[in-house]
Amino acid sequence: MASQPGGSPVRLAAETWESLFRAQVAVMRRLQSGPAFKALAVNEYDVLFTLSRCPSGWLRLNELNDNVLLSQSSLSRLVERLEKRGLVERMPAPQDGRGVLLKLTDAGRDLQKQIGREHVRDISALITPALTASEQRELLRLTEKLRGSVSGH
Amino acid sequence: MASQPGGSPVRLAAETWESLFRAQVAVMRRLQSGPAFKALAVNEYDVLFTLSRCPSGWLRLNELNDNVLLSQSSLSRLVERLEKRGLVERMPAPQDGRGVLLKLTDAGRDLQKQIGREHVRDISALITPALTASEQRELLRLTEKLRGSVSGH
DNA sequence: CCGATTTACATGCATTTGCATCTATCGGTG
DNA sequence: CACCGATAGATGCAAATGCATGTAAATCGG
Repeated sequence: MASQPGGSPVRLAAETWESLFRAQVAVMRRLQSGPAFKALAVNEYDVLFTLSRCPSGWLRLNELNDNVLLSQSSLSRLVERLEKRGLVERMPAPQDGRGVLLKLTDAGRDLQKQIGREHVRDISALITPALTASEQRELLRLTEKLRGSVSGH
Repeated sequence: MASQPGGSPVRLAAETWESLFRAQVAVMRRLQSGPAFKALAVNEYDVLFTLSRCPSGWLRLNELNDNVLLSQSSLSRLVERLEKRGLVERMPAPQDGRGVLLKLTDAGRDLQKQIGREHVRDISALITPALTASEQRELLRLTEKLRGSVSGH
């Protein structure tokens, strides 16, 4: 069975990651050059998006930080900027005097929705011609499994 | 057969991308916090790595830029730093007076190999427990297909 | 062959990022 | 309760990044 990509498991893993990473770069490059991200950087949009998906509406800063590829201090400042622009609202965490809770303002929710609609169209325009629906489902399954394994410690 | 993730093709594409992106973030976060990237930022290593994979040894700056998620000006300065550290060498492109060719120095090649070895171990430690070999091959195939479709215009 | 447009890369400058560190709170222990 | 280490988040500061623009060389149209 000697697979195509390198005989060793280590090499296979490395090539898999390399390919995943390059695909992400290629897609992201296209997405962030689109008009959807004129108003907001990708990382900033990502924060609004994550907040919009949060059931309670409120999210802790440190939980947010798990989703985003940013240092804690950079996220702290990014949120500060979003607050200055009136897109998010801060609140001291009720149970934990150290913590900060975040929530979208109405303006933030509107902007997220607006950018989100355009963003989703851009994504679809890139992904749909590239992979069949069943390939997309498989890619979704594999990346979810990978993420679960990696971040679930 | 109304698939699991959202009925619409647009929604499936969006969820697939979201999952791919989050998986990339989760893995990258782990990788870049490891000791392998004490000496060199990930983007800097990536440039050395790409150069090390180049058959002729020499690579144009603009070709490099396709692989990396960096603006042209940032890459220009990143390369400038690498040159100052003696890791890469520049040369005016022979056929094109505007172009610049890049090559690893011996020191650059050594450093890439050293970091690369550690990096590959880290990758394997994350990927191998997460996905079976055949899942990795499938993920490799799908991401290659995606990348080909997206960057091949 | 000449002027106009495009491409490749560099650079000035403002913004963003990360590291190290600081403050404040939380949790556990004696 | 008083202490000590760990955790959440903010901040000073240097470094990295991106945007707009500059320069030079290639390419195109007539």
